[in-house]
Amino acid sequence: MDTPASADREGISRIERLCIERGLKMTGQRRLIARVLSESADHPDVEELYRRAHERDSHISIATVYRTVRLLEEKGILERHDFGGGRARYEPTEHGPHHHLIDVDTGKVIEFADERHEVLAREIAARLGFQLVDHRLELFGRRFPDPTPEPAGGRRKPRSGRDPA
Amino acid sequence: MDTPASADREGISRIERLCIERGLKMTGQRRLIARVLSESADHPDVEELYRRAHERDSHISIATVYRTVRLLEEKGILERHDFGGGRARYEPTEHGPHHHLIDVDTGKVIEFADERHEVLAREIAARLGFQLVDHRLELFGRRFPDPTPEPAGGRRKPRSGRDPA
DNA sequence: GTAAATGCAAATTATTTGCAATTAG
DNA sequence: CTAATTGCAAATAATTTGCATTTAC
Repeated sequence: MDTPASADREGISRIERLCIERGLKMTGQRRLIARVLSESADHPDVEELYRRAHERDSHISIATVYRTVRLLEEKGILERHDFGGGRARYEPTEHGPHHHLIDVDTGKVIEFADERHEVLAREIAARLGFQLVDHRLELFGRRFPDPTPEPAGGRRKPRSGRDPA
Repeated sequence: MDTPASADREGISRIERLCIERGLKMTGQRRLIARVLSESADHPDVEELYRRAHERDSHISIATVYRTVRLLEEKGILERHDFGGGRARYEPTEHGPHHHLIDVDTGKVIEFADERHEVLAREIAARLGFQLVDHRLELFGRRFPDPTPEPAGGRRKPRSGRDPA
């Protein structure tokens, strides 16, 4: 785990710097969203980002959050994920190629990288006659040791929206 | 490639048989959806299923298609996938564990299986302290040899809905 | 000053649901 | 006959957008 690296002591956040580098106009709400993102170590969805931003400055609308994450995704600053559950979730692009393991009991997302897998993915694509453009690997797992048969209030399928597989 | 196996000459379809086995009430629309699914070799979304069914019998509503795919998914007869693009896509559960390669130029989905990957996935999960419950691997690729720089009308990002990664 | 960003509410898109009418078993 | 299924239209849920107003550069 590395420090979520909020901001330079109290200066501009990492994401804000990236925005500036790409020539984005920095409004107050943009700066706030950038800061919230920079301080996030998880993979929040838009509602969650809005909640975190809104509690610091109520002068922000959820439409702006939607517009901002989309803009940042287009600029390559954010990555959009769909882990099932019906909402897109975001994380700053920064780590090298990596994948996700979703804890089916808690919904927590763990990142990992595995070079053997990268090689294998390229090889499989090649064997099928394709050049690999991108790929994603998502593992759904349960912590060892396996808890009691019924985890007493375990995760109920988010019956709204799409499911992982 | 195996024959999409529509129906026994003109009898009941493979999916219909599965429905009966699980004790589902077989209405005309259910039977029709089952047949359409049995004849599909691709991964259609609900709208597409509705289109295929509706052109054979207009006495069917899209709500019924939604209800039916959900039911069949719950019964383990269908699998739901999200390949990005905002709509869930379905395929009959029948093949063993397999994954998908999406042709980024055509949207076509190719299935494959790779035992080395299955082993690796389990191993990665174990290393992280998890027992693998499920996983998905999706490759996005472009056919060899790489076509002209701009594939002349190549795939435009389905800007509505969620994206693969 | 000017093009871009914002807020708000209305519009879209995919999917679900209430309810009265129909139908399989 | 009776509970399950269907159609239709209205309801949700997530996300986008039109437009008048504000604001960064």
